[in-house]
Amino acid sequence: MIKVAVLDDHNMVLKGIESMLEGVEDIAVTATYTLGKQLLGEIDVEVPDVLLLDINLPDLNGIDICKKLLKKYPRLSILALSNYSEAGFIKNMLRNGAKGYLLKNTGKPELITAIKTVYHGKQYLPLEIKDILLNDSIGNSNMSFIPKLTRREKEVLSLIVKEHTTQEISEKLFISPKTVESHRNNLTQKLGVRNTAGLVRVALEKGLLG
Amino acid sequence: MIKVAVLDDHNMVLKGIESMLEGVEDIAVTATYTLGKQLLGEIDVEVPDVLLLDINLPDLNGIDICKKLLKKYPRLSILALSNYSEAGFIKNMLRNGAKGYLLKNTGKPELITAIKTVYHGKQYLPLEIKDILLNDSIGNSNMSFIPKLTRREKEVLSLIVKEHTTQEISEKLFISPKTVESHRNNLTQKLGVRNTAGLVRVALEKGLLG
DNA sequence: CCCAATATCAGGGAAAACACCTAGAAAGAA
DNA sequence: TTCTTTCTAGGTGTTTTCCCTGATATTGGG
Repeated sequence: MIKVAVLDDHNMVLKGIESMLEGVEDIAVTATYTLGKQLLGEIDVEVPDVLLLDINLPDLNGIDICKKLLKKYPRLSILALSNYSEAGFIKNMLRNGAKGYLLKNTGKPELITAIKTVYHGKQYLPLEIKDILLNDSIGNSNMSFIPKLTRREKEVLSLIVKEHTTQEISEKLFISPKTVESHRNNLTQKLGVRNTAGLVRVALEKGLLG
Repeated sequence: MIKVAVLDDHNMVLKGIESMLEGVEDIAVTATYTLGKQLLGEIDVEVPDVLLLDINLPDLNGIDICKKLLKKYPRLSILALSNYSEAGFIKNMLRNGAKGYLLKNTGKPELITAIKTVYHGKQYLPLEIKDILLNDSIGNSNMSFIPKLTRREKEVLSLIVKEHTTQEISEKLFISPKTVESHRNNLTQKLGVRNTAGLVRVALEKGLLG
């Protein structure tokens, strides 16, 4: 019996996955979480074999969760869940130990196949994802350097991509707007862009967020 | 005490809601309106915490009211009221900032729960609504409506993604900066975003450019 | 031809972002 | 501990975006 846990901030998605896996042989959903912190706090109760991990979370960064979990539970197989189909994004997750990457429109048969595949230690990527990665490596044979961002910078960048203003970000992170501005300036410097539009584009293209 | 205002063109509905909320602890109906314009003109008198907003109005569009109000009062929690149970409709309301969506056959307990929930900043959706959205996302999921943009809008959007300012775009296209602004406004309307960051994100996510 | 959608342009004001600058506190690594 | 990086934050001013109102061509389809 494969023990599967799911983390997704949309209850709808949780329910959807649960119902898809209900009654499936050899698979049991043992836990669901809607917040990253909740997962980190409760996963010790019963460590699953496979974790379906949504990347776009309100509280924590999906990639960081991925890293943290694998350090503690090296045998855990993580399947990334996302709507994003940008190559940089996918690569980043795989670089950080995810065994597979599923788009959220995945159907029941593929979901089951993916879980069983990664449970046996192999990598599972849908054909569409493989195509995306393939086309990406054809177009950009140069490994466009990935700038190193600090934890805080990633947080700020993530909120910018989610359309929050400097003011709003400062309130969310409990820091001064001026500090957020500093981070913005550093980000535009590091990423070599001119404005907010550039920040968002590079963040999505290079997969700098979780 | 949660201040609640109601906008609905059917007086019966207004009365019904008022009576359901009468005597309820922590909740007070501070105003009722039967027309959208009436609400926009009078809401400044006493801004409520929660607004029950009927979508099918004779004079104005519910979605536009929603956007307009949230721009002016970001802390206002809006609960959409409707008989309409179409997924696209519901999504559109939620995309435009509504905290919840109630069908008009909602009973007293659920109404109270919904008001208190959205008052605390959380989202409230009845089970039926969740089912509708779930079934919709199983069928369509990722493909969530691709807005149709005009040729010019795509040109402008493309240049925005490339980090050009309004001024620069106007020079490239040989048109006035004011025209570019118009296109920007139309784009943010059509794509349901708040700012440049949102334009870039949606453009990349939905692949709206060549 | 008529109508709807599209594209064009303006003014004025508010909000947000950007560009410089400086600089101390906190946290981590050597 | 010392050194470095990161995080924090302020000042001052400019540029850009955003918002609201309006208007006038142009275009394409019915």
